[in-house]
Amino acid sequence: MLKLTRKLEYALIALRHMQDKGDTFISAKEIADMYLIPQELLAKTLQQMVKLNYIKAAQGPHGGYRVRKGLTEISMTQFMEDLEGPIGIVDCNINAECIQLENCNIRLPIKKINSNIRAIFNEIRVGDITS
Amino acid sequence: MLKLTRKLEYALIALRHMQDKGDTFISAKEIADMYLIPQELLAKTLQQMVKLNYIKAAQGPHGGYRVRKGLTEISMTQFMEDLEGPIGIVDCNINAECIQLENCNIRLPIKKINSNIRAIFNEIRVGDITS
DNA sequence: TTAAATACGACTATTTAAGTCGGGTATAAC
DNA sequence: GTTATACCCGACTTAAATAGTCGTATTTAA
Repeated sequence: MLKLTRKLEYALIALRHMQDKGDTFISAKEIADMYLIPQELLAKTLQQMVKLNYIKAAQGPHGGYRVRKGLTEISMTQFMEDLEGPIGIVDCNINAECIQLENCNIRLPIKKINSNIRAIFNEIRVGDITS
Repeated sequence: MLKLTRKLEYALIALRHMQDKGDTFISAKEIADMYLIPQELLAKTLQQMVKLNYIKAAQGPHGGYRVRKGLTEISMTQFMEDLEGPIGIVDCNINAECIQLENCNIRLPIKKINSNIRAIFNEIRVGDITS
């Protein structure tokens, strides 16, 4: 209940590691080995972040990834939702297709809690975790 | 990601319904029918809450459940953890058995976020949702 | 040309959550 | 005391989401 995904954890670990290394390109393998993360899985996550323009990739030997400037300013809400889709502690906050809906007697208070949680992640920037 | 379980939703819906009905005993069936919740699943959840002394059960015809006084004062953290176990956005906040552990470079900031989330639920009482 | 790396989609496995079933007990009403 | 209604409880099954793997292609430095 209320868990972050591993993908997100791996992404943050990788970002922090890359950030520590400055401008040099770091391979997925290096990170996977260091933090005991399944390499293929990490690689896919890094590729996703390339598409999101969070990081830059370089192919070929001595290739790898490095963090783009500005990433650290992005809110965790955006980061998480870019990687994993919308945050919602219950489904009706996301897709509104709930058989209870009309009858639901806890909808409003739950909605409020949901926005409290979003607020937490809005106030945290990726850089707060990775640097 | 970051979802509440259905069990918790069902529990809260049921509690609110029972609270609306005051001191009379309400059957699992009545609630299940009204909110389109699988009856067996709801029943199990209600039974769990009986054991936790959150509600009182009465057997036999016209039996059912009613809310115990004082439940509304309990924090959502306690309520959720009683029903579903410890809140932890990552596993190492719960069982500490993580192969990364020593190397993990994001442990502290994640831990902080976790306590922020707990804080939200600490400040909410069950009664804030069910009444 | 080779080796090291990313790119990408399909696939499989694992875990967790969700839901079902069967048999038991209590009790009110008749 | 029989019946019907409802709680009690554990075992089981199913479904969904997450996690991880594999194969093949492409890029590029040495």
